Amino acid sequence: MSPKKQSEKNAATEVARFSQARNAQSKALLEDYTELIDDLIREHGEARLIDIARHLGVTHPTAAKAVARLKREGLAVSRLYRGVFLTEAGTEMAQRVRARHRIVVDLLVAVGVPLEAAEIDAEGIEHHVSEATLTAFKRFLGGPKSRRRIGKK
Amino acid sequence: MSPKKQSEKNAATEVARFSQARNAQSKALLEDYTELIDDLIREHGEARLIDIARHLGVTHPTAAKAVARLKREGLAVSRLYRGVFLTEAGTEMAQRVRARHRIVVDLLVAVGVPLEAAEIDAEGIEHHVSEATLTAFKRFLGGPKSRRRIGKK
DNA sequence: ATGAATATGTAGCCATGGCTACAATTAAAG
DNA sequence: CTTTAATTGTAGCCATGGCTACATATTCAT
Repeated sequence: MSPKKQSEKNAATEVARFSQARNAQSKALLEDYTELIDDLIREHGEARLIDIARHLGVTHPTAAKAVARLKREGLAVSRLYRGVFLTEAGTEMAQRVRARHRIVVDLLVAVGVPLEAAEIDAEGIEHHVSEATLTAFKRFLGGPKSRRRIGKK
Repeated sequence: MSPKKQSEKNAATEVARFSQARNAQSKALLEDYTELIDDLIREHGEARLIDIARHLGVTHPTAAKAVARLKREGLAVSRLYRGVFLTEAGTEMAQRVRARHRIVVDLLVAVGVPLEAAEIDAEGIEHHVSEATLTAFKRFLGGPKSRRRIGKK
């Protein structure tokens, strides 16, 4: 992709790509938190701040700030000293994120990435996978090769 | 990937995944800048700050800060009012990044992602592609199917 | 029921990566 | 050569996402 080509066509598209990547980054944190909170509630019936922090490998004030942002954005609610809960919007996001994460890991494995690397890389990759790309991934996984989605459908 | 499974095996791996993703993010900016500077030098023989800023869609002081960081990290040098140049380390990084970017786009296209979406998503994805994953991508592209080295050469 | 341990809240610091505004320098036009 | 335009530099602000330190609240054991 030589820069000559880029400037020949549309310089705006290049800028858009970088802006898009920066934008995705800003949503990544929300996505990680909602998914984790949903996981914790499923597993333990509640999502305590300290558990959120531990799972993400950050300190509890950091998690508290992030949860505050989730609340600001209408994705979560929390009662004092009573844990964090997702709103409907938050739950919807969590489920969407979880599904996308699974598909990304599956696709990586399907093209030959070792499972361990797939799981690590997917954590960063997933936030940049658009709807169009996700659709293609699904088609690829469901199509030509054996569909090894064991517990699925 | 239920959280139960995660806690059953090793909680540290989960933390490591998130840390890894955060770490990759911090390198992304360096990678974007070195690649762009290398592109600009190839195309125009020089990389002016204003051009760097325009291509990335940021203001020039933002680009100046980033370049300062590149210099701190030994990836670039610049003479006053004379444009930015890459050190050997910077050039090496630029070439590695460019190669990886191309492979990521090619892989996305190979699994059925429309080219436009592939180019947009690759900009964010590439920074999270580990060596192991990149190797798998190369094998997948070079192996079974026809190697459709699309926009290249 | 109280004292210790745990969890949460809050304040304030740092670095990053954006920005605007303004100063200074270089390049271009006249 | 002078003036104007473009480029670069610098200062300082903001939000984010980390952190430590300390204060407060809750839970749990004794």
